[in-house]
Amino acid sequence: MHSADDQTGHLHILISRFSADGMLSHAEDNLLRSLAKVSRYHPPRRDFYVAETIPPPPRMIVTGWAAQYRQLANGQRQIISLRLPGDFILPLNRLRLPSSCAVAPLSELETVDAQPLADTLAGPAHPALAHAVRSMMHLDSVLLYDQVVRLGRQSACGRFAHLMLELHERLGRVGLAEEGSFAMSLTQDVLADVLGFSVVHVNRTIQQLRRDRLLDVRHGMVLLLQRERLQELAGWTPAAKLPGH
Amino acid sequence: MHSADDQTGHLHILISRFSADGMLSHAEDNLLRSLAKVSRYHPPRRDFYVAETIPPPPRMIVTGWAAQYRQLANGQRQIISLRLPGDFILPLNRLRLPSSCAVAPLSELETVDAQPLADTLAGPAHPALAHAVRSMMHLDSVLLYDQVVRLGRQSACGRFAHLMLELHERLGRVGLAEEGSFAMSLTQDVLADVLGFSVVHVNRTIQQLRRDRLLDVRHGMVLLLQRERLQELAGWTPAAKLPGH
DNA sequence: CGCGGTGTTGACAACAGTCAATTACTGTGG
DNA sequence: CCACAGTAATTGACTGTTGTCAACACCGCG
Repeated sequence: MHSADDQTGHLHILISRFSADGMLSHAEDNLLRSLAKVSRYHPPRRDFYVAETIPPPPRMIVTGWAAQYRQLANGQRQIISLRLPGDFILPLNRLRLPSSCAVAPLSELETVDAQPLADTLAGPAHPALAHAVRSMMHLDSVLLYDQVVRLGRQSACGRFAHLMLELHERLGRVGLAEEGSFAMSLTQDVLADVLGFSVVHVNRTIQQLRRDRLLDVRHGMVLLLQRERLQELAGWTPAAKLPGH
Repeated sequence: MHSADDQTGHLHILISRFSADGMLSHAEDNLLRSLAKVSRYHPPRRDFYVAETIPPPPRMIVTGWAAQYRQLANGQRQIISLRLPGDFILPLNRLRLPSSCAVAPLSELETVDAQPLADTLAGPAHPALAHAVRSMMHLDSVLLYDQVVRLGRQSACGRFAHLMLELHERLGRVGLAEEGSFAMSLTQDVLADVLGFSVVHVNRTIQQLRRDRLLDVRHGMVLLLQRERLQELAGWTPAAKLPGH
């Protein structure tokens, strides 16, 4: 689990996420490498609403998926955001404030301590890293806006397509997606809690998209069959095309 | 519009928002007072999706309501978050990143320049203000989580009730709500875009809550008639009771 | 008085949740 | 290799919720 291969895999995720905006100094590069050493493992859980969640200090995922979610009194649950390799989990500010949502692994999960990255925000020592961290936090809030729009204003197929396009882009950013496909091992149960559907309706939505030959989900793989039509259906705008870029 | 009364009103909002967590130093108090001077005015707009929006530099509302929203290709729109007096509008980070949503006034609006407040985050000069700003940013993201949960997992009445309880609490924090009521001058059109409903369904939902004598909306006033039952219906947790506090 | 914006209502169609049963997939032990 | 159990995916029938369309009521204002 902690072989040399894994270590370089971890580094790949970290580097790809942090050097996107510009060059890192030697010191910053070293900081990233030192992080990769302290990776950790979290076992998967089904019915994660009763499972133990990931403990408080901020971490970054290097392998596996997690979910930031809220548990409702009536037993339902809503996933606020899916966390993928290269994403932070738990807020980076050092405030002891109610986060008001929990984080749980959706698969085997490996994380590294992100506190050193959070600390770059405070001082001037690592400007490029600090900038990257800030821009990742910003991207996170934009993803939340997308989630609100999906839940509030999109049709079932549009919602699903939009989520798949988002995951494809996010995974692609860290080298975990092919041209028109990516690996996704979420149960329809979990997808329902992301999209605000019932399990049955998730299934029906997938059938629909399958019939229309727009995308397919099988064997833990998502195939985006007709990118153009999917984007149109979902009202999708690639992050690179957002105003301001 | 810029009388002495307005100035003290502005100060009241600012002080109530920033001194909640602790005492401000003399210098910090002065910084707030200097802000109150540069207030500004934005005219209201209906059909705000085509109206001009508030320009880039970060500001804080001292009077009136605004909406942070996304305009969809098919003409629909989704309000991500309602911005009330004491709230920031536009992100505080100095990054030139795509915000991917616009902000428009929902009423007459007065704002002050929030750049000096954003700048407290960078240096150690105003620790109490910086802490207050950070905690406000954190609160904003928690409100976004609430919005996601509302849209994803709550019934029509629950959604509406939850939003009203949230607005009551947020307005109360800056002294703009009574014991069981507050002033709200949103059209059902706007409420629909917040809640992800059609206008007609917003109306039906209000009728329902009215029939059940849980709350009433009339003459620009929201009356929370039965706090307990509303909270139960909405699965509402007051911010003070969130885990971590 | 007419007008535009807003709130309200009813009829209908489309969408989505629930329940219950069936099928497919996976890993385990014999 | 098969049987088995447990999980996940799928389907149909039914019900309840929500959107759409269209009409009407109400109000403030010129």
